[in-house]
Amino acid sequence: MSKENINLPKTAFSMKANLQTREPEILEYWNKIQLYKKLRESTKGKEKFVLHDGPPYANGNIHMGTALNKILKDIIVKFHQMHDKDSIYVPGWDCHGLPIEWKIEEQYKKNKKNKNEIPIVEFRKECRSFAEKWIEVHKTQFKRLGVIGDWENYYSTMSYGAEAQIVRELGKFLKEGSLYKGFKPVLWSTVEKTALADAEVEYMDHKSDTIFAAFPIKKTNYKNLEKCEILIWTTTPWTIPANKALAYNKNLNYSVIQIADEGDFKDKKLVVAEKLINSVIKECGIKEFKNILSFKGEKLKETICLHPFFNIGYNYDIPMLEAEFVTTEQGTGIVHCAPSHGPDDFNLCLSNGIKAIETVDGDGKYTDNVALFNGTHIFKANPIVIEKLKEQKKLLCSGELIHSYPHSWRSKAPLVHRATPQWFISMDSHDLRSKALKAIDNTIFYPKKGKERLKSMIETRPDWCVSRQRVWGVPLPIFINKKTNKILIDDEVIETIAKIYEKEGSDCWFSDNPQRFLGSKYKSEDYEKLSDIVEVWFDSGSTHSFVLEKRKDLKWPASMYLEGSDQHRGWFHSSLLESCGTRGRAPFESILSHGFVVDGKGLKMSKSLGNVIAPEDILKKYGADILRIWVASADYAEDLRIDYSILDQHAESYRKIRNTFRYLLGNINDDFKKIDLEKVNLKDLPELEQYLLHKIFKINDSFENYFKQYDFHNLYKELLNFCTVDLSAFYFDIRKDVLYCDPKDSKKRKDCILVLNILLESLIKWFAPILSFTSEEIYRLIEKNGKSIHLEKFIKIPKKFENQKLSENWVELKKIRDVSNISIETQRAKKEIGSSLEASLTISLKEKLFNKFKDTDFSELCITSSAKVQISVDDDIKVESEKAKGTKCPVCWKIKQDKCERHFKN
RNA sequence: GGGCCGGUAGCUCAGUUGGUUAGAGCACACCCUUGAUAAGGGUGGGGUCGAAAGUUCGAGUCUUUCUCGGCCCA
Repeated sequence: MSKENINLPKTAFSMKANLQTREPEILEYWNKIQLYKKLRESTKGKEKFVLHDGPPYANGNIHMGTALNKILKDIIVKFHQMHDKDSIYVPGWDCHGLPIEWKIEEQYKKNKKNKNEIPIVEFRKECRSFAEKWIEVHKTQFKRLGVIGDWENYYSTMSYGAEAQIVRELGKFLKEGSLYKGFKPVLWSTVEKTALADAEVEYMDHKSDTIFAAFPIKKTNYKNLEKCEILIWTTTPWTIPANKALAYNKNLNYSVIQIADEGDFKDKKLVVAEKLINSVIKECGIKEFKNILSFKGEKLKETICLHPFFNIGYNYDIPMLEAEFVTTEQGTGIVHCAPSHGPDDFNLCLSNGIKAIETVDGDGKYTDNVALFNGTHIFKANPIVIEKLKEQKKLLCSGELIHSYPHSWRSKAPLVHRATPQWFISMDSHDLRSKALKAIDNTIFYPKKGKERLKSMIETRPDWCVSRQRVWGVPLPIFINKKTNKILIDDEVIETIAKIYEKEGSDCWFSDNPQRFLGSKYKSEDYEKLSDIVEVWFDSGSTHSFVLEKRKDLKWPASMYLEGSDQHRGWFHSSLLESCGTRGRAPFESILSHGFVVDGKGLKMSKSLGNVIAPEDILKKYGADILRIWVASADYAEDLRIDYSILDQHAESYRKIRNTFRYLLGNINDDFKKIDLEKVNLKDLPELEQYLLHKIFKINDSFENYFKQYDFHNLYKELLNFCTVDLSAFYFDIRKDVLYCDPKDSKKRKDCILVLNILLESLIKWFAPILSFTSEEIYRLIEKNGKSIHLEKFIKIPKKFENQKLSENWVELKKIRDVSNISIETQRAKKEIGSSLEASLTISLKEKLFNKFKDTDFSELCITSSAKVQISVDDDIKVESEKAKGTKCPVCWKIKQDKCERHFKN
């Protein structure tokens, strides 16, 4: 008897995946059949699922974070598509903003061009083509990951349509009155007369004047502090005229010290943090003092002070405010606050209702808002301030300090924080905050903890500053009446601007006659045209309006926004605010946020640590499907670890899955027959087959539940375990005998083939959203009409497949099988037997079990040559194995005393 | 420095409202097989649950502190 007489598996599906070369071929196939277009046609009119793409910045190659994000999106989009939804994915890009401006400036520097000599419009054109270039690069890289979407009709924040719509959105805030002009400190160079971005700042040593100055207490809830003075320390004496508040820390301990030295401060009582008394005494050379009181910082609550210059025109209240940023590292433990000259000061004052005003002009001179000092340059003001403090007997001492200080990277001049006119969207004037909080409550979050995170940010955030003094962005469409200083609010003007942008983009704002935008109603000479641009978060926060609302194939609000957890502060946040401000609700029904990609030890990837892995490296070494497994198998609610050992592990799992498919395909000889599940006559099948169908039903059930919760790592684990435990090590192993050694027309073999066909269809569909390439590779082999697997729907498993009672029987049978295996293993260790087919079993079962399974063929179940079942008195299950006696059948390899009745009947 | 989140076998993950010797798959070791063969099967060894203290009859599961890591803010 030779191998020709048995049915060995045969398939064109190779064991070696070779994904690196196979995947690009599949991409070509998708391209050829216009898969995305076909998908849309296939579910036209069905309920829509719209995952609205958060636009990545069009700059630089993609990294693991972007790859994770896109793959996760793609998996979800594909799941919904196979769940018979019209699941639409339109990718987009964020294009405006500083990083691109920077790249262009860098190029200028290389070519020795001066940015200031280049017309704005030309500069912006270069920014635009830079972004266009990177969009193309990203597109190719994202497609290579297997991401299916409307790549031809992507959206971008710099498209003319987007720029026009952003203007309309701003118009809504303008009209409502929540967009207002305010002042906010930015790092400013008085030499270049311009604001600088963080990245343009260099820190260098700088010599500053320092002063200890006293603020008399005017009103206090703590009697002991009456007639005391608050001592502050600062390295910028010139900001004293702009002082509006003092900050303390309620958790610190403070003291009142009384000076005994002769001079302006003799017998004065000063409030200082307890820990800093010694350093103050030392620095000011105080010889004699008494520590007369110690108290908790919280006693300073609601204290009101006087300005040191209260006698010379500064007669306003200086409230003391509680702030955590106050420390005892340096100074006095009380910080002087000038909201126009420091971000901390600004935020603290703003949240206490004290707004910043313009105290210093662009040249560095005090404005008319500052009494006594108007017209004086701030860099010349320190000696004058010190002099005045002395005059008012409020200067304890002064000195100098060399410390690290921000400077302009170009002129090397020291910078200052200066309150500049900016445009804000109010959080409270039109209830934006409460609208947003309500919208969060009506949103589903995956994972749930995202809700609190976003909520706490919205609860505490200050007004939204939407203006930037830059050029690569959408210009703020604002005109100000020169005479009345009022903002021009007119829908017609906004619409005129939008219409123009729709045709030619927003460059013309900088080059054309303003009259063009004003129309005939207003005269351009009466108005000042703003040259600020809109901050990019407003751009991306508006995507819902120019993508979801404008495109007929989409819907508003989106079904889902899906981004990294940093976007609670970013895109989730800005989209929520923009939409709540203009439409009163969130632009999304649900938010899914994922963690960050970190290395195998949980550390963030960085060049200096050398632990960076690029998607490109993974594609080269493993292929996209392995990367997709990595995404599916990780718990995205936490940070996601990746290194080569983790990828190796997933590559191993992939091989297991691949070989599962190979076994299925081999035994049906690549001749897949779609089974009508409703017509399957369960009772006609062997119990093992019935049990497998029950398993398929159960897996499918939990598959659906996991999918609905977007719980992919448990879903994937379930599928993988099914392949290894239930199929490879159990069903496949047992049924090899029937498949190989029974005649092709035997009923038992046919029943098995039936189940294999059902298994193949179930598995390929379950895996398709994750293993997009491999499932397609298989489908091209078995689907005769050339239809893509991604056009298919999930399989519906009939309820009748469920058989709980039978399943419980199999739990017990598997137990018996386990005990048998242990018994066989003992014999194997003794070198009595090798293959399990060399064993003969004697299985003893307690009466109840015996009665249940006395007719079960345990030799089939345990893959042995024979097995007899008997009643046991003591043990529940006991198995003894010995070497089977007889000769080996050359066909089925079972050892029989007589001739194998299956293969040698005569 | 502050806010939030997290730390269960080498790896990826399960561990219901606190309750019997903490689970799975992979990896590993040993063995078998050579008719899924750069495959397949069997058996087995690995955690005391980041650390400490506390609440409790009883804690991976509750509280506090510490530590390590991540995101955001300063």
